Amino acid sequence: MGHYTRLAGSSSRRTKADVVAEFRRREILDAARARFAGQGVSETTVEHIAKAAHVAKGTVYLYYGSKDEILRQLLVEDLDELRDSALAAIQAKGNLESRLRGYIAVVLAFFDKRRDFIDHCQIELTPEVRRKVRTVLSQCYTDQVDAWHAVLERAVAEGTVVAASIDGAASNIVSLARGLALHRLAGWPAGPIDPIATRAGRLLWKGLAGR
Amino acid sequence: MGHYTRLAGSSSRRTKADVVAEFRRREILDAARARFAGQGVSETTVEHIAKAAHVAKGTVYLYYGSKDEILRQLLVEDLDELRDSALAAIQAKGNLESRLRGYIAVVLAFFDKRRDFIDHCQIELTPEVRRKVRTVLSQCYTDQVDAWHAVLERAVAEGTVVAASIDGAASNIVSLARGLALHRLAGWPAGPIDPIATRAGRLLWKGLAGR
Amino acid sequence: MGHYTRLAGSSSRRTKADVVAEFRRREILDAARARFAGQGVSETTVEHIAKAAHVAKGTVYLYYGSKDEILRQLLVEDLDELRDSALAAIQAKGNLESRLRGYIAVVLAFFDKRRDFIDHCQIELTPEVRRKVRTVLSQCYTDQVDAWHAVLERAVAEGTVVAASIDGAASNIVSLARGLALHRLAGWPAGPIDPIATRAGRLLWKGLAGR
Amino acid sequence: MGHYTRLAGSSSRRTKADVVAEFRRREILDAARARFAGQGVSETTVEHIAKAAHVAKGTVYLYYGSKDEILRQLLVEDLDELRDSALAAIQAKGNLESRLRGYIAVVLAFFDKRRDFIDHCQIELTPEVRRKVRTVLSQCYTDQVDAWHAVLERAVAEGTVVAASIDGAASNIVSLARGLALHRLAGWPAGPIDPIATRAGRLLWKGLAGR
DNA sequence: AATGAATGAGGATTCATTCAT
DNA sequence: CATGAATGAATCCTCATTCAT
Repeated sequence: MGHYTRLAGSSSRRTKADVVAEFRRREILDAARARFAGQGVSETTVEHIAKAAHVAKGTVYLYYGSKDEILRQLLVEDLDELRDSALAAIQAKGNLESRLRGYIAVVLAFFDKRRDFIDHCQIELTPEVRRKVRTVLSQCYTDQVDAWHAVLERAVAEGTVVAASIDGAASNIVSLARGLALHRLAGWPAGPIDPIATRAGRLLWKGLAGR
Repeated sequence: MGHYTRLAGSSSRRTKADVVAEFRRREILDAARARFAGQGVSETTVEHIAKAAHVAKGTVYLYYGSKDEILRQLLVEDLDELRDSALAAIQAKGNLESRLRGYIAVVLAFFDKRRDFIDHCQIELTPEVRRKVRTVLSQCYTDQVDAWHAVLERAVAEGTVVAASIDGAASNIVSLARGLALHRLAGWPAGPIDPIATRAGRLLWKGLAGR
Repeated sequence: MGHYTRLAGSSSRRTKADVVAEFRRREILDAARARFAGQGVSETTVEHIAKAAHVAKGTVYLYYGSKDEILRQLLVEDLDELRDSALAAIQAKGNLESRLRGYIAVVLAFFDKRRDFIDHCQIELTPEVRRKVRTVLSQCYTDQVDAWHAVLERAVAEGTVVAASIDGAASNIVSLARGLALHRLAGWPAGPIDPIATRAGRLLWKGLAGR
Repeated sequence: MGHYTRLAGSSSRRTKADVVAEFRRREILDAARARFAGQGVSETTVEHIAKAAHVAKGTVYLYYGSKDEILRQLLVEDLDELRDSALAAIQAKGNLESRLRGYIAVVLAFFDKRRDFIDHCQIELTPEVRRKVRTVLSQCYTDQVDAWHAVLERAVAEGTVVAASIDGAASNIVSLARGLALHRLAGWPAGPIDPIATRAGRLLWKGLAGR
C-alpha cells in the first residue's frame, strides 16, 4: 500500500533509485528469512531483521508495511518457486516412471533447501516446544513405519507381495497418508474420505503387489 | 516441576483431590484446545484459556507451568492418539489392500477431527496472513495435481497406464511427495534423496501401470 | 469497557477490593493530573504517570483503557466541579450584585486552582478526546447560562432589573467570567481575586440595572 | 538559526531568490495552518505539511527549523492580526457604545475566521511553544487593555463615563470579548455576530456610564 | 487450592530530523 | 536550492508470570 511494489524489469528505464530500492527489498527479505529460519517467526523482531539487513528499523518500514507483510512475501515467493520447479519436473521429458521419480526428487529437494524456514512456519511454537514435540512427532511416524514394515515382511513371506517392492514402501505408505491429509487441510472443505482411501489403497496395493 | 504429573489410574486409591485435579487439567486442556483452534495459538492469551475453563488465571498455573506446556501437552496427546489409531488400523484383520485403505482412512479422519487445531499449529502466522497464504498454497497444489492429471490422461491414451488407475492418482502422487518431504523434515538429518525418489517413483509406477 | 467503572457509594456493601480499586483510580488520576500540569499532556508518558502513582505501567492499564481515557476522565471531573460550584454561586442567597460578584469569584478561583492543568489542556488533546470533551464543556456553559437566565427573569419580575437588559445578558455574564479567568491564566501570577470580582460584578450589575 | 528570517520589504532590493523564498515560506505556513486546523497539531506530520505545500519534506526544514517553529510563527501571526484589528476598533471614530460594540464584533469575527485553527491550538502545544507564545499572547491582551484604558480615561475627562467605573473596566471589556468568543467556539455553529456585539456593547456601556 | 491484582519486559510502529545526492 | 531515503529515539500497549491474600 504505497510501498514499493514496482517490480524489477518494469517497462521503462530503471533508475538508480529503483535499483537501490530493489536491493533493499531483497536484503530485507533475505535477512528476514534467515532470522525466521534461525529463531522462529515470532521470536524474530523487526529490530532483528533490520540488524541482519544492515539497515535501521525505520527503513524496514519504508519497504514493507509490517512484519506480517514480509512473512507473506516470503511464503508466496517460496510457493511460487515450488510450483514452478514441480511443474517443470512433471512435464519433463522421459517416461512416466522417470518423471515420477524426478518429481518426487524435486519436491524433496525444495523442502531440503527451505528446510529451516518451512520448519519454523510449520508450527506456531516456541523453539523449546518445537524441540520437545519433534521427538514425539518423529516417534509417531517411526512407529507407523515400523508397523507397516512388519506387516510387509509378513506379506513377502506369504508371497502376497514381491520382495523387491518393500524397500522404503512402509515409508511411502505413511507419507502418502500424511500428504493426503494435509492436502485436504489446504483444500477444505473436501468430500468424503472413503473414495479417497479406496483409491489410494488400491494404488499402493498394486504398486506393492505388481509383478 | 512440582506440577501435577501423576496420571489418572496411578496405583493407589484416588483421593477426591486427585479427581478434582484431573478434572481441572482436562478442563484447562479442552479450553485451551478450543481457543487455539478458534483463534490461533499466539492470539490466545492465558486469560482466554482461564475464562474458557471457568477458572482464574492463576489457577491455570497451578496445573501447568506455562502456556507452552499446555500446548505441548495438547500436541503430545494428539500425536499419541494418532499413533494408536494408526497402529490399530495397520494391524487390523483383513487383506493388505483393505488394511491400506483402512489406514489411510483413519489418518484422514484424525486430521479431519483435529482440523482447526492442527491448522493453527501448522503455521506460525496471524489469522490474516494465514488466510492470504492459504489461497496461494491451495493453488500451488492444485496446479501440480492438474499437471499430473494431464500427464496421466495422455498415458492412458497411449495405453501406458490402465484407465482405472487414474482416478485420484494425480492427487496421490502429489500427496505422497509432500508427505515424504514432511517426513524428512521430522526425521532430519536424512540420507540422500535419490533412492527415496526412486523407490517412491517405482511404487507409484507399478501402482498405476499394474495389471 | 470492562474497566472499573463502579463508582464509590454503589448500592451494596463496599468490599475491600472496591476500596483498593478506588484508591488506585484516584492515585492514578491525581498522578496524571500532576504530570499533565507539570510537563504537558503529550510530554507525559504512561510510564511517567505510573511512576508518579507508584504502580507499574501495566497497572495503569488495569484501571484505564488508555492515556486518553485518563485525560478525558480528568477533564470531565473538572468541568463537573466547575459547573457545580458555579451553579451554587449563581443560586446563592443575596442580592443580584453580590451573586454576580460571588459567581465571578468562584470561576476565577476554580481556574486558579486548576491553573496548570487547564493551561496544558487548553492545548493538547487528540481529536477524539476533544470531540468527547466538547459536549461536556458545552453543557457546562449552557448550564451556567440557563441558571443565570432563570435568575434574571425573576429579577425582572421583581423589578430589580429592566427587562430590556436581559437579552443575552446571561451569556455575557458567563463569558465575562470565563474571559477574566483566561486573562488571569495568560498573565499569571496575578493579584487577589476579590477586587476583580467586585469590579466585574458591579459593572455587570450596573449594566443590567441601569436606567 | 540561519533560517530565513529576513522579512519582505527589507531595505535593499528584493532579489528573485528573496521572492521565491518568501513564496515558499507563505506556502508552507498556509499548508501547515490548513492541516493543523483540519486534523490537529499532533496528528499533522511534517510530511503532511510538505505534501500540502507541494514541496519535499526536506524543503520544509530549509525554511523553518522545526515543526514547532512553524506553529509558533502561525500563532504569532494570528495574535498580531488580532491585536491590530482590535486596536483599530478600539480607537475607531464614534461614541463609546458604538466602539464597544465594534470591538466585540471584531474579536468575535477574528475567532470565527480562525475557528478551526484556534480550536486545535487551544489544545495542543508543546511546553516550549507554549512558553514562547504566552509572552506574545499576554502582550496582545495587555495592548488591548491599555488601549481601552486610554479611551476610558478620555471619556472620564469628557464626563461621558463616571470615574468610579473605570477601575478594572478595561480588563473587563477585553475579557468579556474573549469570553464571548470562546463561548462561540464551544457552541458552534452560532448565529450572527451583530446582535451579540450590540447587546454586549450596551451592557458594558450601561455598566460604565450608569448613574 | 484458588484468586486476580500487580508487574514490567518486550515489541510493533511512528515520525521529526538529517544528509548525501 | 531541493529532494526523499535513512535513521533511531520514543511511546503506547500487551500479556505471560508471580504472589499476597
